[in-house]
Amino acid sequence: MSIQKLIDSLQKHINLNRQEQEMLTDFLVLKIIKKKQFFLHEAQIAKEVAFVVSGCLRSYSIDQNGFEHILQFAPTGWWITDMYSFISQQPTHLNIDALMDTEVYLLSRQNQLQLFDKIPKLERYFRIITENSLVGSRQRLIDNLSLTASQRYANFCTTYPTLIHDLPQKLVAAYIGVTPEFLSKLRSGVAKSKKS
Amino acid sequence: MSIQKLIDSLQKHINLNRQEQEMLTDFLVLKIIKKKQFFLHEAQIAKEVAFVVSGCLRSYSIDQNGFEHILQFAPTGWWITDMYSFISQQPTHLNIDALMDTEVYLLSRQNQLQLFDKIPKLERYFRIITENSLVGSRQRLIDNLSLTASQRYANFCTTYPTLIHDLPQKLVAAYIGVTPEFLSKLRSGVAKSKKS
DNA sequence: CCCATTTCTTAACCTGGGTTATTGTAAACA
DNA sequence: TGTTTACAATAACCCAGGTTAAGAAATGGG
Repeated sequence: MSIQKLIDSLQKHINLNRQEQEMLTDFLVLKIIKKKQFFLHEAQIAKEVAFVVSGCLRSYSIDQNGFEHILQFAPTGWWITDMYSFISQQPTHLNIDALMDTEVYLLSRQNQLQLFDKIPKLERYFRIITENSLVGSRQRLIDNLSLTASQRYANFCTTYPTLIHDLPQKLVAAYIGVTPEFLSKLRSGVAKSKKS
Repeated sequence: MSIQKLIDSLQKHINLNRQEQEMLTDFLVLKIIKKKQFFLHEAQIAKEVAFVVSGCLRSYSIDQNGFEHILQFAPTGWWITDMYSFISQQPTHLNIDALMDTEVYLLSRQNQLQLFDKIPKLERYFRIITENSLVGSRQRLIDNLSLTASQRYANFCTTYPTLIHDLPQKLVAAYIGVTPEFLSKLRSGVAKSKKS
């Protein structure tokens, strides 16, 4: 069953007995998001956080010139939402959509907070997950401030060796923070590599 | 007493009784970090997280060209550490030092984890604090990807109206991600403002 | 299987912000 | 009180990466 993927993720950090697992399951909703459909759209409120069982989601913002900036890819085993909107229940400025048909478990903020009271170990799990996300987000900031585009591209290739193959280049460009044209230039080796 | 600043911060999110407050206090160490002294230095391990009672700390990384990039300012009421090193107990790549004489409470990771078991409400507090940090970090990433230097400077002025006055410009530059020379150009209005 | 749409590449040109250098100014400290 | 050290301003020049445009290649949906 697909719930096993989620249980596996939990067991990496905490131990739930059968009963607790079942209680958790009661608070989740399984949903299919088809390719190009939105899980969350600008100005909506992020009522839920999603755990990806299969497929892949991405979150991105659109700037005032219409350019997309990808914040996160969420392949199998990842959680995704707009944390700002999720915790404040204010309208989001982000979009989250599916890069391919994707199966997710949805957990509403309400249910999450209830679960934290009923099963404190789950609060621990999310505390740990959030700590890890913060580390990732900070590191990405550092990379954007410190590295050249070609270094960021090299990073991406080693960090997401899977994604790099079955992802259109324009999405890679929107993640590392360059135009598709410039990424193309980088890949063709025209741009001097600055000792990568 | 200076511990009151910390208690105030806690009470915004959780309720601790007298006994719990005292237990917490037993796990904290009060320390003074004098101006320009380090709380954390590259290659050390972040054994503790610091709560700033008075003064101001800053965390920054140094890139391969020797440029400093400031990740966070921590004035009164803020927590600061390198989360990566703190949770993994691996050597940090960051530096954290004092911009002025600063008084902090230190909480070691060991003590923190023990407190989480003894007072689950504290795990809740840090879960919330970490969620908020993640929101801030993500927003800063978006700003760096979407905004021009002059827009980021304007943002900084409205977000940290206090800091902007008593902070040398070179530190502001190292935060918004430009050279001090260019920030100077921005401030003198020479650079076209791109309707910001 | 074909046509429409999206994605990728290339190339000429442009610009936001960096680099280097100089000069002025203001704290810190002896 | 002078002097050393750090900070800020300005200016001339430079370059990583963006912009525009146009054709080639891949994709996909009917």
